[in-house]
Amino acid sequence: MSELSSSVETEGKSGSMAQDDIVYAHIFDAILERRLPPGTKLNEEALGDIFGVSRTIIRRSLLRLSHEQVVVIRPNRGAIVAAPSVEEAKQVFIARQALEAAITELAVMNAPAKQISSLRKLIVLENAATNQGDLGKAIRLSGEFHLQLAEMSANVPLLNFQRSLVSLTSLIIAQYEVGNSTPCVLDEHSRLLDAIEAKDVVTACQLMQEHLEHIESKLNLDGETVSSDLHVVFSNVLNKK
Amino acid sequence: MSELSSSVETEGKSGSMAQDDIVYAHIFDAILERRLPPGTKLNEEALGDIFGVSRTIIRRSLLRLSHEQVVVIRPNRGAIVAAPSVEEAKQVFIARQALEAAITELAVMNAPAKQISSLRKLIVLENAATNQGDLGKAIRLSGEFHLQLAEMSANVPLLNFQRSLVSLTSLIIAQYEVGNSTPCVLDEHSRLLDAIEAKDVVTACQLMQEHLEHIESKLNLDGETVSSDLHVVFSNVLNKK
DNA sequence: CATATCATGATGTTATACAATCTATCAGAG
DNA sequence: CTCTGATAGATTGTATAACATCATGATATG
Repeated sequence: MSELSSSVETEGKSGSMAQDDIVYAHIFDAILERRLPPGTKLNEEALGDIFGVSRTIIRRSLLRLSHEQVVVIRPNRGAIVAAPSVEEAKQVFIARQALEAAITELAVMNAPAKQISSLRKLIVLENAATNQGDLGKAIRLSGEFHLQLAEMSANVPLLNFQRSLVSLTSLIIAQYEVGNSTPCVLDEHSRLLDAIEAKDVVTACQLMQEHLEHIESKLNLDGETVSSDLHVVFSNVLNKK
Repeated sequence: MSELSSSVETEGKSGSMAQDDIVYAHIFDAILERRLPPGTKLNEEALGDIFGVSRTIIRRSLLRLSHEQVVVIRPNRGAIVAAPSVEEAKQVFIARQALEAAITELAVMNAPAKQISSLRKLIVLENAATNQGDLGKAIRLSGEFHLQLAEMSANVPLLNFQRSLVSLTSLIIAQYEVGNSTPCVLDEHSRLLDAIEAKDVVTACQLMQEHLEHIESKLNLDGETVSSDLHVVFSNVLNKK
């Protein structure tokens, strides 16, 4: 992992990260960059050894990840990386359409020059990652873009919700992307930012909507349901008890 | 506490509540019904004694509450019941306007008769509580109404977000209601439900928007900021270091 | 081949210990 | 007498050990 490829070590403006947050961030990043694919079992003791902390810390981190729906804790059976179903994936996109519309509107109202230029730099990094073929990094930076947009909305609850949805979207992309998809159209973020800077609410919202539709359209959410739910697979032989 | 006044013991359809959830629900209810007012310190050992569990369980519950923003955990200083600032309160209402619009739209699309009649029953209970002067119960049931509406949207992420926002709204009402406010206009929920049943999206969304504005208008969010933040109080003598 | 039993491993919870940190009390300086 | 600073007690954060509970896979049995 090179230079800027991980966000784990980049601390917030003033806080010294507790080891708690470090473990959380490492697992989180590993999931979003797909080094831990959906469905992976997360053994508490093994993680404790790896990070040099006790089960106490690991459990707290897993709990936090489960609150964000990035990890699923099955009682008595441990934690696994979430594997959203097609139905859940569609719900996430519906939720994002609603949320991003609100965020875009608020972002246009504020739109401080400082944050806009910060976003422009982010887009450069994103394009670089895409061109280098580092898809994991590109996905994470793309998520970062949407998060910073949410920050521009100056609304803490919306930002928190966005955080959860962006993570879930990354997971969903990891699960449902079709093999050799062309990478994200590079300038969609750029044009969206232009509209926001120009304080053109209508255009911005429309671009955002198309952007999300575009992302969703590249996934395989309609086709063959590789469902591991036996009840669904064998619903044809269902006995009417 | 009589008959239906608490939701703690009402288990979900099939699950037996872990003691974990029981503790969480008890604290949660106590906060929403204002037996634990904003700012109250939540001592881990004391809570452990009360519920007959170890600090482990208490800490998990507090962590979960803090994820929902209902409790604030200050490092090394313990957990307190959240006391949203005026600014945070306004952000919550902005977020709810956006979220409830999306929920209403989806609810109209689905609107199964079963859930609608369930909501009608809830409204009856709510009005009863209001007439009996049990404001805490009324607030909780009103929140329950908005939660069940979110369930009608058949969207898990939106439901989760709604849960957090409804809790926060209850806290905010607890903090900022003016002394002798007339209780909520009783039939707003009822008329909203009518519009949803009639599948009238436009009217439903408008009623929802007015309903939220109505709730917010009854709070004291503009007036005298009883701010305990010394920096704000003494901003006039600010020294330009 | 199918079922039942059991051993192993993982999780859920408690209890205890201790370092780090906060809070409140109190004595002394001004 | 008020304010400041030091000290002692309480609380939180983390680790560790122990054990009950449950899940899973292996083995034995019919």
